[in-house]
Amino acid sequence: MDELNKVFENVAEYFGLLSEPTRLKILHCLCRGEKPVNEVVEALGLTQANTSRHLNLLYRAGVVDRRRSGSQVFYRIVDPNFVDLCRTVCVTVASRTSAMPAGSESLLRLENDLKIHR
Amino acid sequence: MDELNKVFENVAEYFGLLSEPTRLKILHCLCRGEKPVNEVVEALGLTQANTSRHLNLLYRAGVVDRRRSGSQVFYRIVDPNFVDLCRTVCVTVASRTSAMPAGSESLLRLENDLKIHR
DNA sequence: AACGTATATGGTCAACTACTAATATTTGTG
DNA sequence: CACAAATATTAGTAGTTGACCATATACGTT
Repeated sequence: MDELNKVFENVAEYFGLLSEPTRLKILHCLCRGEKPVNEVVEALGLTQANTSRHLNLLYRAGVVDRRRSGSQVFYRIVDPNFVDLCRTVCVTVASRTSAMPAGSESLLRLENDLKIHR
Repeated sequence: MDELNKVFENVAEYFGLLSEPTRLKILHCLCRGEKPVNEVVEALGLTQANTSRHLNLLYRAGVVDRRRSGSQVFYRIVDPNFVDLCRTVCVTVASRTSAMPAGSESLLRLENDLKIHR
């Protein structure tokens, strides 16, 4: 029964990957396709070090994959469940913020981005 | 575009609720139906204070609801997306730990529990 | 080899959070 | 009302982590 504990830890760890706004932004940035680190950096206005750390974290967790091309490294989303997860949560969050038309508008945009990459 | 930031924060906050093994255990414990706090406490071997804190957190977030009956308070899962989320992540995690038959066994059990409550 | 660009990493600090112990609040019972 | 049981809350502590700065590594160009 100790294995069930391990399972909960693994699942929690996975959810933890998605529990940071910065990482979600990075993943959203990669939804349309693979991008080199510097593009993510300037697109989101993050520091290079910070972006690299998050991307490495997501890479080691198997959410994204990477390939080297010259001096740059391209990252892309490979986790097949990521899109579903985000859509589900987005809908949930949207339904709670339904009082705010502006918020749900952004959500729909986000959802479309996610669908495109499917 | 600042609203999109808010969206990411909300989504991250939601995922954060599911990024703690203890909370996942509590939610798993509530999958079969509503339970009073003390049952959750002794079923999981947690302290009363800790359990109460987590349950309150989940309540304020709208994941669970509660009703008072006498001196006890019964909690139950109300978030319609919680089951889907957990199943998706469980499958993901299971596919990565597929080398371990014991782990996936526990996962299937967890999955069944989740399905029952649907 | 030397230099510039792109990416990764080490060290440090601040913010956050889960846990525990102690206490408060609510409810039921005598 | 006094007491016990169930739940909630408060304060303090330890562990975790995200961000920043500086630096290291990798690659390409001259």
